[in-house]
Amino acid sequence: MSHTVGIRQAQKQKTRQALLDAALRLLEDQSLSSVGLREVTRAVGVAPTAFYRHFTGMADLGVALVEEALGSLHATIGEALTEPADEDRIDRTVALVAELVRTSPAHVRFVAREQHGGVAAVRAAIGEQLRRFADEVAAVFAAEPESAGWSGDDLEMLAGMYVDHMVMIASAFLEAGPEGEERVSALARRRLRLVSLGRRHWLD
Amino acid sequence: MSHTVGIRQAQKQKTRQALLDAALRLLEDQSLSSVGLREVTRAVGVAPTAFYRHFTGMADLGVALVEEALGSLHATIGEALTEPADEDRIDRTVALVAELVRTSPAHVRFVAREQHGGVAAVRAAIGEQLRRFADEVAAVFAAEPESAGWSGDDLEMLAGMYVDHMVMIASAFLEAGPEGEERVSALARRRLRLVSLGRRHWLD
DNA sequence: TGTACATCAGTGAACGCGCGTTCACTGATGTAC
DNA sequence: TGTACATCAGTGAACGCGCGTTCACTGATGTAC
Repeated sequence: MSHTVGIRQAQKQKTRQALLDAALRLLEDQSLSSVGLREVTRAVGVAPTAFYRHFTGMADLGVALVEEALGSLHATIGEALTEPADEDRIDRTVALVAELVRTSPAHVRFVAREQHGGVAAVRAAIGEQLRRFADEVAAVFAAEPESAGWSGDDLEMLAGMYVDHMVMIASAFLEAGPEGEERVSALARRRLRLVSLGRRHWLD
Repeated sequence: MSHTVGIRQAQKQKTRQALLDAALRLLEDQSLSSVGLREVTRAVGVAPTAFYRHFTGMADLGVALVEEALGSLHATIGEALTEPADEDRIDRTVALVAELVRTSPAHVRFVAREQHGGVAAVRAAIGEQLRRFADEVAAVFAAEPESAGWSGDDLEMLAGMYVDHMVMIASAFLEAGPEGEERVSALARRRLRLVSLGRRHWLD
């Protein structure tokens, strides 16, 4: 048999993922600080002590969930913003958020809930990811002709507004549920259009 | 002696307020779902069972805290928006939020944290208060000449943006601490200016 | 290929602890006469 | 004003329970020769 890079390692990875998945499910209607380590291991079907082979505690698992929820999103966002800044881009952006919420509601809920939640390490991890998003959005905006004459500070401000709105919109999609999706989409598009208008006249 | 409206009732009210105050302090670095009833009574110095004379449980206390944090704010907001919609009003609005955070940081933190927190009843209570704020802001906007030709939906959208931004700004003040106050104020003013610009050109 | 030893993911018993809730109670306050 | 009874905010003991963490362990996987 060839060097399979470790049956042991593969099994460990599988258990770790099972813990993350179980925790995420429990987090749908509780906050991180009230989900217990034993609750998670029970849901997976391993002994409580097995938890410590993977995480130092629930806060540590929470930070791993932040990476899982937001880590892979940088590429997606970059793509969405390559289009020129017009009505189509607004529609595509809102549609992208809607799809993200449809695909990974639990991840989105987790981020929305813990962004201001009771676990400092997780708050910090989310804050850092959102700051990275804002930087990336600012970089895209900076390259656009509409941004001629804009200061770096103003671009950051605009990018920050976009990111904050994305989070709020995602959270609104969650609250509204499937039947409210079109209503939230329409509202979100109008909000982005208003910001877009403000951008166009910023230097007037 | 005259009819003092009840020594008993006054004492009960005092204990109830002590429970609310103690809970609010504990909530500065925990979320509601992880603060225990015994923790609160211990902080106040009463027996755990006394808690039930005032609240059915921590969720109930949480709802009372929402009322305490946001209930008295409707008047304040109404006043702030009576000025004409210009640069001064933006400055005054931001200053008002800054002052609120300076005066009642714990209340603000509680609302920011539990707005998407793990306790459904509290989330609902906060959502309802914020919706009321949005309605009030929309009513003020509707009366302004700048809103001529605006649909009710668009006014709601604009009012919603204002309210959501106020919450975000309040949360940013909290994160930034006293030394970051001026930086957050400046950012908040620019954000509101951008929205204001968008409003002015909405019907172009 | 076979053997002997090392590693380490997951086990299971045990611990002390604080939790929410119940219950019958106490004694100060309130009320009726 | 005084007395007798009712109310009810707060008490304190007791309960069963699940928690996080420790520890020595087991046995499959990995490695050296």
